[in-house]
Amino acid sequence: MRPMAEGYDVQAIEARWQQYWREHGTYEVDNDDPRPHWYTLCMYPYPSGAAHMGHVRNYTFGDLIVRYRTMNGYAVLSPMGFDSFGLPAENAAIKTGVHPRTFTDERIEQLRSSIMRIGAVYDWRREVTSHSPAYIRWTQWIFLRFLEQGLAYRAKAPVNWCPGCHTVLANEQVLADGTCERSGDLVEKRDLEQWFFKITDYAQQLLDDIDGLDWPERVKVMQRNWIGRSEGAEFDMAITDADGTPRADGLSITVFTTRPDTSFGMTYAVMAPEHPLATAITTDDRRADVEAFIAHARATSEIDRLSSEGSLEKRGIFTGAYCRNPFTGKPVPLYLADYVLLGYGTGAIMAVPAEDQRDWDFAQVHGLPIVRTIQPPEGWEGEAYTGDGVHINSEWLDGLGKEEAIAKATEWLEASDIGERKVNFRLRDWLVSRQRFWGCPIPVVYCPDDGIVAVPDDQLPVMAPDDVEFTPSGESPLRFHEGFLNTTCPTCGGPAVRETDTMDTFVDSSWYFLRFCDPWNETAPFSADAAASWMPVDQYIGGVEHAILHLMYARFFTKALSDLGVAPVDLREPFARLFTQGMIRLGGDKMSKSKGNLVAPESILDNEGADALRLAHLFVGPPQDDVDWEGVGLEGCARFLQRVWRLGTGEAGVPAVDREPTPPDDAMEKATHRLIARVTDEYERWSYNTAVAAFMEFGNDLYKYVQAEGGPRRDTLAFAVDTLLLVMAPMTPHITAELWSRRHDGAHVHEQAWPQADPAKLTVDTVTLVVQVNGKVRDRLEVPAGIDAAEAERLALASPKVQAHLDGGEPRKVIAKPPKLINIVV
RNA sequence: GCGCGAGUGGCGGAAUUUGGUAGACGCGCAGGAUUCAGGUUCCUGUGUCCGCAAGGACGUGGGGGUUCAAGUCCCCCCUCGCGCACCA
Repeated sequence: MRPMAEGYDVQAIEARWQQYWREHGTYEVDNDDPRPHWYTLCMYPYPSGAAHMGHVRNYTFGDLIVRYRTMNGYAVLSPMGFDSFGLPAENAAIKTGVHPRTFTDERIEQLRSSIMRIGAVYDWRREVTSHSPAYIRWTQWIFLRFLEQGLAYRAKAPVNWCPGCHTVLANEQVLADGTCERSGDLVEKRDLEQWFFKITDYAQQLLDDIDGLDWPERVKVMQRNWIGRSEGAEFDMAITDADGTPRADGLSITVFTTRPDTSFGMTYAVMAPEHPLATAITTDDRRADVEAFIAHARATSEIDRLSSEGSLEKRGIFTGAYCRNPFTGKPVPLYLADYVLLGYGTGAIMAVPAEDQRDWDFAQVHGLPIVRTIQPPEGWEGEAYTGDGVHINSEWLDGLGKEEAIAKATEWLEASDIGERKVNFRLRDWLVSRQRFWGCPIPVVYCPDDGIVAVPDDQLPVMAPDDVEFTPSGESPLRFHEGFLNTTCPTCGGPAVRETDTMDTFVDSSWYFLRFCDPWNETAPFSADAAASWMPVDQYIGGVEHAILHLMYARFFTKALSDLGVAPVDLREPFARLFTQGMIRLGGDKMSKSKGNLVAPESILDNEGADALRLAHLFVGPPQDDVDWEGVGLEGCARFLQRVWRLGTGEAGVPAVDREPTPPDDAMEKATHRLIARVTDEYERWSYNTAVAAFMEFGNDLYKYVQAEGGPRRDTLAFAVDTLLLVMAPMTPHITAELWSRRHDGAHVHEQAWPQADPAKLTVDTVTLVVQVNGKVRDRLEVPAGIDAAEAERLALASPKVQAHLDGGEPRKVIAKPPKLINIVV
């Protein structure tokens, strides 16, 4: 497309200003900058090559804030980096033999240059990449501090093993249907020694501190649900035989319940099939069946477990054992069933079919008794009743309501030394081991004599070797690299073997925002002072897909590093304000590589240019909503910029003249002040789509003004055009920089102060009085803004249109809200 | 099933903060001017229905209600999207 406005050479202008911002370090900022500090951050991207529309949208918002805050007098920290470890680079290496570093570095360059092409500005001096030796060094250093504090530990655990990726997955990386989120393979359970971070130590704090965050409510809800706090009680039950005689082996099980008040209604108990005591408690006559059941459960994937609703009897089995209900003193049968999960609570439950629907269903199928302990309301036709009500069949709890009974039952358990009050969290410890090459190596060695030994700080970073071969087996080449594997024990000097696991890439992204504050530091990951001068991030921007994992882990790291004295003591949260942008769709479908419906920003950048692309993203809809690229008004945005160009260069309309202000000049001036007030408000509210509408509206008014007979007044026009350029500068930086520079002897628009509206100029002289009869609009009158109710009523009643509707009658009532509205009730 | 969000012209959306002109702005479409022509640019029109017009009726997913006045508040229902989903 050729430039349609004289001299508006989009490509040349955009390239020129991007170069200018880089060469002048316009958006580089030092930690001791005297202006008030503001930290804006877009989630650092995984380098997947040239930017896609999601990136463009994200960085358009971020860049706009950087420029807007800067014009408002802040020192704005706006860094950029790359989340450069991860599986795709390794998979590519297996396929093509290219080293993951080469592959990754190439893609970083592609992404960096396309980010620059959209005109987004950063303090590139501070760039952080996860795979750089300096970053690896400090990630490992943090790991070792966690290890010292017991926040990192090694444990054997049933882990999610993806046969396709040959690696262990975090629970979060397994989809609800039991498949791997990346390869789609069915995930298996395997017991392996793994590294964990003890995020559960912070469960309560992570939950409590959500309240103080200025985050989208739905993200806060998702985090609360993920932590999943529930209050209840835990108690022991002795294993017995059918008549309640304790067994010779003295075994007992512990159950967790949120409803200890319903204990008198316990008619059986259930353990998870994988429960460690499952075989021990099973009686000999049931052993063969039970072991077959356990084997089947272990071999069955989550997906099958979840989809086996129809065959409930196959999902549980009687063990032959009983356990004594401490409340009644009577034995109840003990089952194994896959609806009880080993990973939650104690992996065993008391079953109360009358007050729990799952227990009800199971009891029905297995012919187990049901005893109500809460009187359901009158006319109750449902099955299990989980609401409040009066306790029955519960001896000393009879007559009490739910809450009272829970309290009394819990007190009794504690007083009798049978159980205790217990808070359970759904949140699990974070499994950070990955059996991959392209990640941050875990800096420990295994010594036959000294066990697990930390690599000393002065030997960091532990770097993976370059001379490795990637095999299609998918296994980490580190496991076969003798030079890497064999080392000496830092404690005894004897031979030792290195850990070959690397860390989950979420570890890297859990502290990069802190490194940005002090990226040159060679004695610490960052100084507490540097972090204190910027943190917490004032505005964090990213996709809602990170609502749980990344944001939870980053919060955990911040708290842990604060407790370790690495981060400032009072820094308890990393991101004060979070904005999550919507997804980009195309014709209703999610726009994604896998759907093959990507619209590449490239061709738009080559034609309409970055300013038009940015403007289109901002105009298409509210930032937090999903947007459909089909509805994007790219044409209209490009057209509007052409109009702005003509206004800015004086091509539009008739030549300006010098004169005393006329009423149209005054109106234009007032409209300019209103523009400032409106757009400022809309920037603060993230209402960018309406801000763009305001520009366009103003542009239309301005066009009419310059084309009017007699021409525009020079000063009025200059003020109007300059103001438009200023308020557009954060959104469309290139065209506004170019025009400002031409109009003001090379001055830079982004170094101007944000314009202020004069309150005196925001008033209007006349307003439209809407005249309604019985609530329906019948006339509109131009009236003085200061009109009173009596005068408004007089004018309204004088209106011929109103008279026609009154039909000679008298109004019964007149509601006057001068100067905007009057309603005549007949 | 539970939780959150949303339903407004042919389309994206505005007005939802304070109940007070529904449809800003843009796309698309139609007509006109400029042009050899296409493109560009400029102007005008554009919710639906009746009407030559003036004007009128209807209209914010559906139904009810409050009010002088409801897209906005209250009750019931429907649809779509997202998240969680055997958590005891």
